[in-house]
Amino acid sequence: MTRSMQRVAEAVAADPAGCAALTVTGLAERTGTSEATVVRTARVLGYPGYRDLRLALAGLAAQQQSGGAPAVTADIAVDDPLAEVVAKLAQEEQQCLADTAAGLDTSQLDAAVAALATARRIDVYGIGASNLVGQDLVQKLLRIGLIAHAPGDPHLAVTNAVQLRAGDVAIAITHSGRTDDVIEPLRAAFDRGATTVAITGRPDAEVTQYADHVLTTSTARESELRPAAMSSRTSQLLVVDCLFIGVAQRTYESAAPALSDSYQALAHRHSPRHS
Amino acid sequence: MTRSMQRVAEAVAADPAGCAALTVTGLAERTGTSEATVVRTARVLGYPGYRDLRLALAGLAAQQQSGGAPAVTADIAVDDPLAEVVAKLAQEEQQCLADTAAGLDTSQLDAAVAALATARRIDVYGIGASNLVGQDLVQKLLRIGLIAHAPGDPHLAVTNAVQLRAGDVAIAITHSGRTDDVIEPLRAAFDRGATTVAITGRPDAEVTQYADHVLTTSTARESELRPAAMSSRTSQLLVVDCLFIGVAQRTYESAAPALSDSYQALAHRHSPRHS
DNA sequence: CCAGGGGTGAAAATACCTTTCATGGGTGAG
DNA sequence: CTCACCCATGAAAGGTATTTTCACCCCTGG
Repeated sequence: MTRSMQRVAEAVAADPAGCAALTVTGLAERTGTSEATVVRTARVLGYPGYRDLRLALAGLAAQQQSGGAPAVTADIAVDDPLAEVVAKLAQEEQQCLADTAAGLDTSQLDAAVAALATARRIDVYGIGASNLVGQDLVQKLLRIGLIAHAPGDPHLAVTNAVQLRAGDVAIAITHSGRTDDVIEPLRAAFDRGATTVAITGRPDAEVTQYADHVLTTSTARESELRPAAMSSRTSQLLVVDCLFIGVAQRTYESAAPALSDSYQALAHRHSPRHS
Repeated sequence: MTRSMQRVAEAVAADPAGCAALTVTGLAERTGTSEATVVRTARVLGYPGYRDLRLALAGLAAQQQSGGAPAVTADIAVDDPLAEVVAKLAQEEQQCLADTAAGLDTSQLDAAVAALATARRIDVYGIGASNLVGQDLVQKLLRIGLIAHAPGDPHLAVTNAVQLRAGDVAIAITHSGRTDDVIEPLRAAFDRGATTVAITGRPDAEVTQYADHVLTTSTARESELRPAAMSSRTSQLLVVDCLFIGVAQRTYESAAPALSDSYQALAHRHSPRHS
């Protein structure tokens, strides 16, 4: 991507609707470049030519006009009425899911799933909100007959980790990628030959040094009232769900009966239907 | 509108997306007419020319693809490739969020928020995956200086519940609305005069008998590989987030400094930035 | 300071869209 | 029944948007 191509790309990103109304020549003028550059940019962006980029742009414009605020949702303010809070939150989380899905490396995911499906034992490390995500994963894995733990205590995590060896899997969940309490156990597992997976919003952070496979969660901007934990949690849960379903697919023969068994086991914990 | 113009108009109406991909010549051929007729049709439809009709068509196509396909996402199959699993999952969870936001009763939410903001003590009851949601809420409420607990053990929950009285709040989270282990503590709290809230997918289920305020989560269809727990969890988390933000708004004076305090407290638990 | 490579835009070439115009079929009056 | 007129229609010309080509020049590294 060269400098002038970036200018074009920026202009397009900044105002898709406006650019959709422009011809090559118009867009070239607006960005202070030439028609050739505009066409080249369209190519780089994955379209056969400007014509198609323009069509895509028109689509995008229509979409976000109908969805309205979606992509550009304003931050949640202190004096927003609750109805607006609900709408904005739902909107932001939806965006977060879309971003995560788009940014997830399927080959990494595939590798992680393969390791999980045949693991002797699975450890999931996470602190705070990330620990809840880990527990969610563990609950699901247990239901399909795998052996998994999500120690909430950092000391327990490390003592667990040193029991792992080749054939086991350790998963670290940390948004920042710099949570020592999570990195330490992952490193211990890594050093002992276990397959390690990192679920983080920062694929370049320290935690990935000890991870065989890195799954990237989306890093949505946070606002004062909406701590980062919210969007990172949403993102992490999606990744975790993907892992689970991937494993369930791979081990379908054993997973399916295990799942229905666990349903039945829970049945009598519910009161009979009233109405 | 002449006969051959009608043919063109019909073709466009029948398959906007397909026609958007066609040039004048292509559309003329497909409809067995001439380019001139296509252009004339575009004029009649209110566009300056075919080019503009085509752009509008692209927009329309994108719009109904985004609004349309979502609702009819196919179930995740055992042999879906991972990339497709990711896409479908993200899609379904997005849909789930949208449904929940649309179905949430703001007045009930507002009442629940009001109760929480002034509560002496808050208890959140949930079992299994719902307990994790409860813990998520508790973690957040603690961060803004409220006193909250999410006992994971049903016995603990009941013994906690009998301590509550007027001015306290109890929240029950159960998708089915029929989980005895959750209903029991809520009932105990209800009987002792605490304000009770139910977060459930079944607003007519037993749990709501003991709830002053009912928050409804969406009940997405589940598939074999995708247990109900997934979508109910997504839905519950959105409701819980809304509660939290609502409370944070109401108690902004005290919530804001409490939030920043908790950030600072965590800062030294992270390793310094490397790169 | 020079040589090489690549980014860049002017201009030619092409594809697409628009307009014009001749044709033919249909319709109503004679 | 026939004729004349009108208008729908498509072929082809004309014009505009897009694509390609190519030479220039800037920037980088030696």
